[in-house]
Amino acid sequence: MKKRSASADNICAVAVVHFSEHGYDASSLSDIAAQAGMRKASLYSHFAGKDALFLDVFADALEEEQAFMDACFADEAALATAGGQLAGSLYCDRMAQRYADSAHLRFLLRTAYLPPAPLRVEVGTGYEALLAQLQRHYVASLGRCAPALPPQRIELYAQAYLGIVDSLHVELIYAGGAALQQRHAALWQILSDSLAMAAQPA
Amino acid sequence: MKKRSASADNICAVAVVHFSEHGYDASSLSDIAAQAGMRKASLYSHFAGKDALFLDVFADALEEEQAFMDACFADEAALATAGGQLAGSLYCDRMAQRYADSAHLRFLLRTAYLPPAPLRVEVGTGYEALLAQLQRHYVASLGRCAPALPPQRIELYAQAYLGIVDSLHVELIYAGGAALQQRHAALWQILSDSLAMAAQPA
Amino acid sequence: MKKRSASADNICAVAVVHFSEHGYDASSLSDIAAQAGMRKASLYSHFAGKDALFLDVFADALEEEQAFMDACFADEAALATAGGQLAGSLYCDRMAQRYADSAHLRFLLRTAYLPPAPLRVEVGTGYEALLAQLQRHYVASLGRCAPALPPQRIELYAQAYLGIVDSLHVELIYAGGAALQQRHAALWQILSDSLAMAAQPA
Amino acid sequence: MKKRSASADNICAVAVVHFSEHGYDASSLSDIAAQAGMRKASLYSHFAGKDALFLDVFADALEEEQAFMDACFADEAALATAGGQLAGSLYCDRMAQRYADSAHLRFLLRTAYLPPAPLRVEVGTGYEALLAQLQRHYVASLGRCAPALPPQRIELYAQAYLGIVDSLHVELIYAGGAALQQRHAALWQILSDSLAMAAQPA
DNA sequence: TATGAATGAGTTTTCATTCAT
DNA sequence: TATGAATGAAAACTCATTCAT
Repeated sequence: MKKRSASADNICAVAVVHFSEHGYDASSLSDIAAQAGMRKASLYSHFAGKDALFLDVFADALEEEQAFMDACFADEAALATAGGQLAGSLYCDRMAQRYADSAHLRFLLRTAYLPPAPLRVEVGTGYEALLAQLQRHYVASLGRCAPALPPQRIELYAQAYLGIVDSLHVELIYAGGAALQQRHAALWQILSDSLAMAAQPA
Repeated sequence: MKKRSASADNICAVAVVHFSEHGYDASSLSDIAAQAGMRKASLYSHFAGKDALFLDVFADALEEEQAFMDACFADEAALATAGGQLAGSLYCDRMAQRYADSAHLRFLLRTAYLPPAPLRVEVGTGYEALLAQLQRHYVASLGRCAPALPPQRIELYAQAYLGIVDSLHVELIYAGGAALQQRHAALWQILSDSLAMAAQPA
Repeated sequence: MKKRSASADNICAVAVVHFSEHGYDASSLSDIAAQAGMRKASLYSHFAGKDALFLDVFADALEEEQAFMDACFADEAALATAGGQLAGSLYCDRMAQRYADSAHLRFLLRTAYLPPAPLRVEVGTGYEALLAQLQRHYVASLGRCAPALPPQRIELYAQAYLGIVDSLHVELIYAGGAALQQRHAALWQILSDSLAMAAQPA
Repeated sequence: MKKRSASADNICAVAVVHFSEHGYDASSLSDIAAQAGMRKASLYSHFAGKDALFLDVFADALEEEQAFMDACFADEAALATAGGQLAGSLYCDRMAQRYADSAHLRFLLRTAYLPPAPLRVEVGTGYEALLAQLQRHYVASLGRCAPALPPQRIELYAQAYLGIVDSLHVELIYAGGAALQQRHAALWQILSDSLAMAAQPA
């Protein structure tokens, strides 16, 4: 998966921070190179150009955040012996910390919502795959937590869950998570209310 | 409110489209000027610089979208004689069409989530005011639709509503509204489920 | 014909020398700007880019050298009262001096023979028009000097004349005219021998 | 003569095509290396630098085209038993095909007329030697075909012949040989007319 | 012999801004 | 109010060359 040189990895590590903070257009290769401890021209020994670097960073971000997502749902499945847990909750619970820790996540959200025009297609394709994976995870988890739900309702809750995730993302992007707790609690409340209601169709 | 000349208004009308499509960094004053039928230097007869133009456009967008929001909630209040309506639904219902019609809304969402670094403060302040107004509208409407709710719950639903609005915004920004209907339905469903549950504390 | 500003004219005057000495690829806009008394970026107030500047200079060269050519043949026609003159001789006689005097001619020959790859078509089209005009001039002059020649022979001498002109051009380009006199004399001798022979078919 | 390694020969073979098509300035060592199946840096294991490579290719071209020239005149001498042939005709007859076949000839003509500025002297010296050899060949052949010509006239025809050769070269360079036949026929006609006239001084 | 990495100098081009007119 | 001209700064990128491996 990672056949890059140490220098290239270092460049990517620097670049993901730059891109996540300034975006594609406002990031300069000079700055990235300087921060990576080399001259601007040296970048071209490792990447064909700005786009190629950006797409490499994007691929890294997809891989890393997919791994994080997978780990969250794996942990959730493992911890669910007690069973009281709500489907998808662990991923949401860890999101704020993850956002603070991972430049890849910060980069990914910024890039997915407002991709640089020339790379719109590649970015869209990649991010959609991540969302599809999230949806699969949630459906699987929901099937475990609430086995009695009809397929139609499962689909509905999956849509709602993805919507809630996006909503939390926005809070992170916009306010850096200042009011994340409240929004998280509120959305989670209405989701669990609805699930509780669906569980007892009496 | 509008003390600008006709030329300045025209420039703003062109600029809002440019900024909404390319963002601050990738928009060039040359292009804006050309599309406004003048030379780049002439812009400086109307605006102090790129930032000033951007902030003027931003103020326009706030004003326009606040007016739209006010109208939605006014209409909702007027139509609510029957009473079946859920609080804040009209605003959400009209959102997709508004996004298609109003470059100001497209500009506003892009700018609010990922503002140009030097203008982060101004943008944040302005957009938060808009959100606060939205929250007030919703609380008022909810108070009318469900007068029995305790204040704590009202606050919770307000948070959830704002979160839902952001989630729909993301769909519009990200996918242009392709899957907006499903997300809208799903989130609205869990919200109304929760409200229904809260209404009958039996 | 010349709607350019004084600065633009000056830039072209500088550029034609640069291009004629170093060719398209080895000419730098920095150098041209410096020699024109301005900064590099200022060139773009006058020309859309390197190609546009080059094509403007090329158009100038075509115009100037066509005018020179026209003048030569006009003078020849005027001086031909005595009649001893050979068709097209004045243009060839003046060529060496012209090459020394006119950067446009030096530019033109270099460009016509080895145009920059991206502009091959434009250059080819323009230069062919100049050659066609030269051919017309020569045919007209030959018709005056040797009215009895059959059309087939006129065509043949026109081809030979153009070939001789190119041969002299090569001498100018290659050696700067060092051995021009000898070549000129030799080619002119065989041309006049052939014409003399054709004149007396006895 | 050829003390180069197989790799170096391969590089030269690639380079001569590049240089003949794009010229010195617009040829990049990267491209040449890639087309030779190696990396740019590897070229420096074979050549001291771009100039050295260019001069090596130039030496190749001189050698090859001199051999071709020698062969043409040797064949002409061998075939001339009948005697009707005009001096130097075989070389001219074969020129178009040679130009199509030999990248070395295409390279040589381009380089001889417009050499890269830093190598002007070396190129000039080498090419002049080739021309001198051509002149010797022609003089020898002319002495065989027309033994009665006075030395003065021989010199004149030699100049004319070199001039005609250059003129055909220009046609090849400029138009790729499109109208070569006509020019060839025309110049050859006036040359043979003049020779015929000189042969019968009656 | 071959190469990955690095680099200084250079390229064309774009941009926001200023200023005299 | 509008603009042509100019410009400093910066952009992405290319190139020939060097060097350790």
